[in-house]
Amino acid sequence: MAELDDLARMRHSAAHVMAQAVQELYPGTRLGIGPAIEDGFYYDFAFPQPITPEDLPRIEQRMAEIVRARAPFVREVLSREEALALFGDKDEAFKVELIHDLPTGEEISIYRTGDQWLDLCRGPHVGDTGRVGPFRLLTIAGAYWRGDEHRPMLQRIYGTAFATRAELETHLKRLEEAQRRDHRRLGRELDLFSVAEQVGPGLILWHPKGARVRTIVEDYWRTVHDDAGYQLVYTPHVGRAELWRTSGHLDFYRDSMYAPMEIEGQEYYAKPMNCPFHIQIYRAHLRSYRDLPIRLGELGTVYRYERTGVLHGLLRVRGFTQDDSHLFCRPDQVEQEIVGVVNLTIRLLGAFGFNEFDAYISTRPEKFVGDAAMWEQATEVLKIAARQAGLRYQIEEGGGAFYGPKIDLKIRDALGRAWQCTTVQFDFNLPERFHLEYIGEDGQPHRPVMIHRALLGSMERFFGVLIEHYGGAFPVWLAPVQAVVLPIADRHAPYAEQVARQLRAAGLRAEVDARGERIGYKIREAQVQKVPYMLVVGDQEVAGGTVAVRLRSGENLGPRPVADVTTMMMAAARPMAAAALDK
RNA sequence: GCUGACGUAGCUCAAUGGUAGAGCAGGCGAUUCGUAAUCGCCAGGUUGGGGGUUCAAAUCCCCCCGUCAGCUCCA
Repeated sequence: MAELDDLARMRHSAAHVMAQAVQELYPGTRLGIGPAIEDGFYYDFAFPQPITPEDLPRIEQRMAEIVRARAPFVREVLSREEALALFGDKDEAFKVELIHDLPTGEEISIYRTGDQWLDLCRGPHVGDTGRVGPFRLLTIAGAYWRGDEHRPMLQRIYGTAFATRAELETHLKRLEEAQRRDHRRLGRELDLFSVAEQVGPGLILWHPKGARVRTIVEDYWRTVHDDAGYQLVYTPHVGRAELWRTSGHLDFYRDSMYAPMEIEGQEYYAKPMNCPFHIQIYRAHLRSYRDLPIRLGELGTVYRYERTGVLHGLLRVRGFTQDDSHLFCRPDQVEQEIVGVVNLTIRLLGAFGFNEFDAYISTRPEKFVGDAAMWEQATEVLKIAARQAGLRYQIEEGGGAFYGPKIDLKIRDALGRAWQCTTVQFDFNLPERFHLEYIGEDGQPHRPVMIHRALLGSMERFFGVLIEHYGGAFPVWLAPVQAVVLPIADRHAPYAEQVARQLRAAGLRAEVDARGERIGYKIREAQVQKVPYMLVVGDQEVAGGTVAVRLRSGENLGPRPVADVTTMMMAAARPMAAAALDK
């Protein structure tokens, strides 16, 4: 832990060095704030003239000079008046605002770097600029002053710094690797999906290979949900205004909804959520306490307006399919249901190779519906469920939606990056609004508890995460093409077809590349497409009834009987076995 | 939405006010080949869209659309 603090301190000092370099190079630049962050640091500036990425090398160079100068960081405590005068004279309006907002009694300190530069700062810092480790400036981006979109936009420079050159290099390599795995790039290269300008931003076109993977994911999802006692349903994509008025979406969610369409004088809205429809299914019958819990599940496609600037490949889109479910249960069933959902999540995500999770429990916000005791109890249940599943969790105080507390799971991918997919939320609002009831043992109507949950989150986002997690090299059970049979010469094509037929008969996805190209060319293509098995057939294989097996790892297993290869592939194509066998 | 950068062939990129070009991919032909790119030919563009400046615009200016890095917001 001490090491981490040291690193953060050094990065914060690096931010100061950068700010000094910037102010020396671009006089008149005003300072925002400049903290250390997870992998480095940033500083926000108001430049007289906007700078561009071409300016970064210059700034880096000047930073290097400052580092070489080994100027000591010297702390100095000022009175509020002195501080205001000092930064007022320097025309540092943002700093002045910060000083004004410092609580009374808080010590106000500045740090001087040598005798040429100073900044308002709580510290701490390294001893002198020479202790700032190897750094690199990465990107420039806009950032609102104090994160408020109504305040001025500053230019933020992101940088990274490490204790050693080797660690810096490793980190830069990791950034490159992340670029190589970018699902938008792989989506194009592997022909998985696209977004067409003519269709519209944030609207995904699933190409045959992407759709293949999605179908496998969905089929598996259905199997697991059948098994877990869910009843799967289908509901429409639009619903009348009255539905959304009752649900409260028109009051609370309108900004995320598309404009209504008018049909026969009635307004209809594209659905941003599936819940009101599932509720209607619940309401289609009078429900007995004996019927509960009722778990309605759907791969439900929703449309939400998202500001253009937030759209990002598959990870943030405007039309997406949630693996949505709503659980209606009695208060005494809540705990087992939540525990069941968390366990189901871990089982489902585990099958796709995700075994590391961070859980976040969001508690009651200032504005809420229902009574506080109910919130308290529900939040407690979430904690119990997290604990029994062995999940470490953090509490997000006041982070819940107005209608109920929730637990979100972030999965860690192969590069250690966290992605939010799973969300499990209590809903104390909709059962009230729709007057949901069940008849209890006492013959009286009671209000059921409703739990909203999406485990993969959305098919789009989950697919994006899958692509990046595996770098496009899907485990055998998910690979759109599991094997490609490669005839050496035209005369081997009929045999190749025969092999492919055998594999397909065993339920495997096999293709033949019978083009008049050399074997090296076809291997390369299959390799680039990350096909798990390349089965080469030439004179020897035809004669022996074998195929020469090459794995995408580059490993050459040599000739094997077709039946053996089929068995081997079938074993590797089982969901649970996937992660272990496919290396 | 905001700030900045960007938009040229399916993809990756040239062409800095003077005739839009290459590699890969695609089509055709030749080659029949043993584990990551065989050779040749052909085709491919209203330079994101619209307007303006100019004798002349991919290039300069304005508006719109889209993409990227972030901010804000989220599955």
